[in-house]
Formats: sequence, structure tokens, C-alpha cells
Amino acid sequence: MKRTAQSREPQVKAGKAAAKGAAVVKQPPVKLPAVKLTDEQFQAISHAVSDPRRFAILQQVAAPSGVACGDLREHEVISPATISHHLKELTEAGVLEVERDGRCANLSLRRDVWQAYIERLAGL
Amino acid sequence: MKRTAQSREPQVKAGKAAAKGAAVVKQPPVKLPAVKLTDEQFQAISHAVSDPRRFAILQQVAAPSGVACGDLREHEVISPATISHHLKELTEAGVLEVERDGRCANLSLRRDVWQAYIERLAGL
DNA sequence: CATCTAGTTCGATGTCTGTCGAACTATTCG
DNA sequence: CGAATAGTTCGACAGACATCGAACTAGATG
Repeated sequence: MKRTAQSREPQVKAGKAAAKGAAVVKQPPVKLPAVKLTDEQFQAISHAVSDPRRFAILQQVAAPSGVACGDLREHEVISPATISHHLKELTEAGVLEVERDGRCANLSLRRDVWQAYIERLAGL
Repeated sequence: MKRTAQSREPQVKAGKAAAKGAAVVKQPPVKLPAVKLTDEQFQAISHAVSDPRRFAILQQVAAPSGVACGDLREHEVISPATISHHLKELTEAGVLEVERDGRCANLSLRRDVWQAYIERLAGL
């Protein structure tokens, strides 16, 4: 798979996408069971979302129906191996859920965990 | 200034402090003027808070009256040079404000910026 | 005014991290 | 069943980053 020159910063395209953010359908006021984060998990989430590419992935995956791995915009700018690396970081941090569908993977945001993370940050 | 062996992870002491979190006085419902974060600033904040030591610093600094640099618990575990390095990261990200008081520095949380950061994350 | 204190900057060091191609596993297709 | 597709893992590489001691600047003290 060909792509443009190696770059640490996301390509302008991805950057702009991250900046604008996908249109988000507002969640109905469903009360999620409270999740309690360990310190390690909190730290892992902070680390996982500090990378602009991983945050951009989370933005896409936050859509109510999730997103198929193959539909991630990152396929246009980084290699499948790197995408896999980032997905692993997010999954191990606990904010991403992967559901295999044949040879495809469907990705979704662990909203309960994300909510707990936000609340932890807001506690400052 | 003496301290224990070099370690990337914060010492248990600092870790526990970060885990428990300082007791936070609930802010009165004062409406802060909305701050708009640029993508770069959002990214810089994410990066700045992803480090456990910097997050622990923010927790201390979030006290309503802020905290004097010399009173940061980090002085027990890392060198002044490293503290300075972390303070610079937080200041440049825009979440920390430094006010010199003679040779001392008083640190406080930019609550407006922090609030904007939380809201940006919650937008997923 | 010399000395001390508080914090900053510089340069070095070792570790971490995002990237890749190649090889791999698992599933689907023709 | 062989070929194609989707995604993963491995090992290597180059750059980023947290750490330090030493030297520095600026303010306070005796």
C-alpha cells in the first residue's frame, strides 16, 4: 500500500478531520453503569489518547454504530501495521472494543469507560 | 538534594498521591468565559497530562489557592530541573499559570482552559 | 555586598514510541 | 482448494522524551 512520505504529525487531511471532529449524534440520556478506573487504567487511557492519530481513531469509532477497521481514514496515511499497533494501545487501555466479523473487525468506543475517564479528569 | 534510584514510574508515594487525588473544594457555579482551544493546544494539553508526574502536579495545583512551586510533592522524588521541565510543558500547553512572587513561583490551574479541554474530550 | 535560596536552562543519556516491511494467522471468495 | 483479503505480530530504526548534574539567573538574607 503506497502512501506519502513518512511523517510524525498526521497528514493535513487527518489533522483537519481530527480538528473538525465527526458529526456526533447526541446520546439519549441513558444511564451507564458506573465504571471505576484503576490508576493504571486511567494512566493508560491518558497515554493512549495523547497521540493525535489514536484520538482521531477514537473520534471515528465514537459513532453510535462504531466503524469497521477497514473504513478508518488512517488507512490513507499510515500502514496497516501501525493502525494495528494503535488499535492495540486503545484496546489495552480499555476505551476501544473490537468485535470480529469474519475477517473484518468492528470497532466501538467503550462509552462507560470513556465517561469514567472524563469524570476523573473533571475532578480536578 | 538526595532521592531514590532513578525510575520512570513515579515513586509509590507520588503514585498513591496521584491515585487518591487531593481533596478538592467544589467550585461555586461561576460561569467561566468560554475558551476556544486550537487543535495544537488541545494536542499539547493531551500530551502534557498524559505524563503521570505532570498530572499529579496539576492535581496539586488545582487547589483554589494554587500551590507554591517549592511545596510540590515532586521535590521529594525528582530533581528541580525535571520539575522545571514539567512545569514548562504544562505552561506552554496553557493549563498552568505561573505567578512569580519574589524568587518563589506560585502555580495555578487555568480552569477555563481545563474546562474547555474536558468539554472537547466529552464531545466524542 | 557576599552568601544563600528558588527556580531555569543546557547538554548528555538511556528509554520509550511511532513508523515500516516482511511474515504471519484467519476468513472469504471464485 | 488455491488465491485474495483483513488484520496481527515481529524486529528494526529514527526520533521523542524524562531524567540528571552543572551552570546559570534573579531575589532575599545576614
